[in-house]
Amino acid sequence: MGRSARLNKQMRDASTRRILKAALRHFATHGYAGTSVRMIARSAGVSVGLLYNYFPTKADLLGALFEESMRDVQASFASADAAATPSERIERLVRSAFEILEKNRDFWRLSYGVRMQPAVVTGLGKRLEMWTATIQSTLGRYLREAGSRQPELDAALLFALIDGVSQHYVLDPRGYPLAEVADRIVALFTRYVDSTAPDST
Amino acid sequence: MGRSARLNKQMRDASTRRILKAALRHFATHGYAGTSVRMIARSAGVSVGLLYNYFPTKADLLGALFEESMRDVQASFASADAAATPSERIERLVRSAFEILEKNRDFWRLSYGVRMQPAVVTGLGKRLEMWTATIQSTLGRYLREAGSRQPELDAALLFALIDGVSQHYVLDPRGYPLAEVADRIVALFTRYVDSTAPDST
Amino acid sequence: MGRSARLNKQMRDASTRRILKAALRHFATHGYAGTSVRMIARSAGVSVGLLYNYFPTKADLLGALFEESMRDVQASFASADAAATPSERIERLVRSAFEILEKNRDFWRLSYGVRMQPAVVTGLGKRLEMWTATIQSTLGRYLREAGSRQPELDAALLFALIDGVSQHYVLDPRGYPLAEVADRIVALFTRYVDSTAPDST
Amino acid sequence: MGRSARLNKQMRDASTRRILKAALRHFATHGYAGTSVRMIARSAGVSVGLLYNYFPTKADLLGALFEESMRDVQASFASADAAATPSERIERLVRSAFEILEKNRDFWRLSYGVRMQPAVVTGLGKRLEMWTATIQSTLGRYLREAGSRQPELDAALLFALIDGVSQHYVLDPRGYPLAEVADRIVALFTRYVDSTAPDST
DNA sequence: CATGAATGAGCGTTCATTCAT
DNA sequence: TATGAATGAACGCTCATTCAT
Repeated sequence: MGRSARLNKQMRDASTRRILKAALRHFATHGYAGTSVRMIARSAGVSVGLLYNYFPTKADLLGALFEESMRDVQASFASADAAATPSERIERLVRSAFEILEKNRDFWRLSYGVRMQPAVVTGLGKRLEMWTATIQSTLGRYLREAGSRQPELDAALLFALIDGVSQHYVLDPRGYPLAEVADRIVALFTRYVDSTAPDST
Repeated sequence: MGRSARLNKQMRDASTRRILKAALRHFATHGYAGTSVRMIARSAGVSVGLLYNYFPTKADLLGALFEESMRDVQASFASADAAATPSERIERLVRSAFEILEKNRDFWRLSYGVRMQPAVVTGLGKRLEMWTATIQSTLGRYLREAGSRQPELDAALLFALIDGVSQHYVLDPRGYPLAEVADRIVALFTRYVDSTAPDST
Repeated sequence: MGRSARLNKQMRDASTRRILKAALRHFATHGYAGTSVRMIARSAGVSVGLLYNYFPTKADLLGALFEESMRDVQASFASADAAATPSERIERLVRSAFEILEKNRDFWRLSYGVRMQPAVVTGLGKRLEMWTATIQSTLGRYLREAGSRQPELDAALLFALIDGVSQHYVLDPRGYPLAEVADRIVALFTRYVDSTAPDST
Repeated sequence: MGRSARLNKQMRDASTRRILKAALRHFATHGYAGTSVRMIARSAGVSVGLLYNYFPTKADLLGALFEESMRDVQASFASADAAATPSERIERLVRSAFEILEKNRDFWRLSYGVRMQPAVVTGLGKRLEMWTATIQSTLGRYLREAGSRQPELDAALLFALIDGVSQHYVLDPRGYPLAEVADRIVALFTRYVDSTAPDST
């Protein structure tokens, strides 16, 4: 009857994990196009053939990595949504964005490196577009609830700010004042309620 | 310089321009890795051999494109520097950033697509780092002069904001409210003097 | 033979049959080289490992299919041999050739597709050569008995005719007048008896 | 201005010829699927890259070989068409079929090896089908003109006979009595004129 | 200055086969 | 007996780069 189903699953999972880990590391370091499937397989300590047993194409590797991380982001959103006040929702969102970023720097480096390359993003494309649209509209809703007079515009700004900071951080994390920046952003975008000048200290 | 020498130079310049134009178009559309030197040569209407006479490697093409655009940015900085008040310097800088962006969308698309890939950026790397460092410190100086109490932090924020907006715009320019965003950014970062709430309309 | 041994044999036979059936279908449809062992195993509902238990190499699958069909042909020959007159022997041979063809189109499609590729036919080669030699000499004998003045030459012609018709039929059976063709061939090659030499110069 | 156009053409033609020659040899010997592009390039004494300069895909190599040989066949047909009497037309056709066969055994071996593999023949397919249809209908016309009472059926027979003989010859030319077979076929299919119906029932 | 024929390492992918369980 | 995870050589093809002319 072959190996036990449990053992098979264990072997499969172990290999899959190592492959994904190696793929992420290389994609983040050398970019998607600059990484060969051979490099990934060698780093993961498996044969090319086995890699292709689990991921039918190189693009599927990328897809799996995105799938994984989108779950993280979705969880953050859900948690932010549960907060009591509008301001808190915004704060949680911003803070968790940077937490996710720090926790998974390699993935975000990869993500930002790949986003501009339409050929690579094909297939990923639809999901990515929906993703950013969701983020933008959620931000808009939170900001309107928090008293913003131009929630759409503010959402665009906030989103761009988070994205820009994330990229700068990911490009060269050494010495980047991520915590202070986060505080400042939170302050800037949660002060609508008490009509205080948001950028004054 | 004899007549034929001058003619030669003219031809060389014309070819160079055509090559760079074709390179930019393809790099922006298909990415750096996704563009072959052959494609560029054909689009430019020259032979591969000639292209290699002018640009010894594919990376040199990329380098030349960056060189060109850095000159643009430097010019903007110089012009901003000439403004009368600190606030005006900031305003000019922000506005010219977005002007440059609109004028040369292809380049910025390419730039953001390539920035995360160290292998590609090798050689470019040093210059790019210096570039961003200069921008950051100039922004810091302006902001300090404009009354910011945390000019370094504000510079990081402003830089990230400009970069983030630029990328979102370049990813999908249709319907992006670039002008309003610019106004808002200018307002946000030039209000230190009169202590007015920066996000009120 | 104990009960479980018999059961084992039954299972083995059932698997073997399913594997061969699947192999034939795929070989005929996609060609020998275009069919992977995996595809066959999946179609047969067995694991690759089990398939390799029964057929040590891919070529052995092909070999087994040929073996099977050679038995068919041999049976036809034996039956033809039992006929009363030379003409009847020839008629039976021709008719059964086309019966076998219609009954097992997939196999003959495969056979004609593979015949010209020595690398594929290695190992098969010797047996195939002997096979055709036997057919040719049997045909020759029948024709001599039936009164042909050049039995070897006529055998070559008859063999070529059967083979050519078979291939044309198998290439595109729709609308091929197989029955009429058979009648005509029989007529052509059984008229020696009445000593009218329709084909003599 | 680069090499002279003439020299370039010479180089290109020389390489192309060597590549096609090597391709034909290998395809005929090991089959289409069994031949790797590397093998062809090595045999031709060129690099893989150069081969792909001239033949964008492996299938194009096959296509070029077919193109070449179809021209031969078409020429034969034209020449047969010019004959004075129906019988002569048939005779010329049959004889030239076998002449072409002897002159280019490798190609015909390849052709028969490939005909049954739909995947390979894709693209070739349409042309091949038209080709055989043309042959069949031309044969039919000739036979009707020559007095056949069932020209379509006779055409099918004659075509199958030529094809069958060709394949047997090509499979193992040593000792195959091609000349005698040709004579016999000509005799069989040109006797309609004297209104002795040798094949009528 | 200008051409394009020529190179060959490397890419993503497939697949017959092996073997621990 | 039966499984499917694992291997790695080979495939078709691409492409940055060189060089004789």
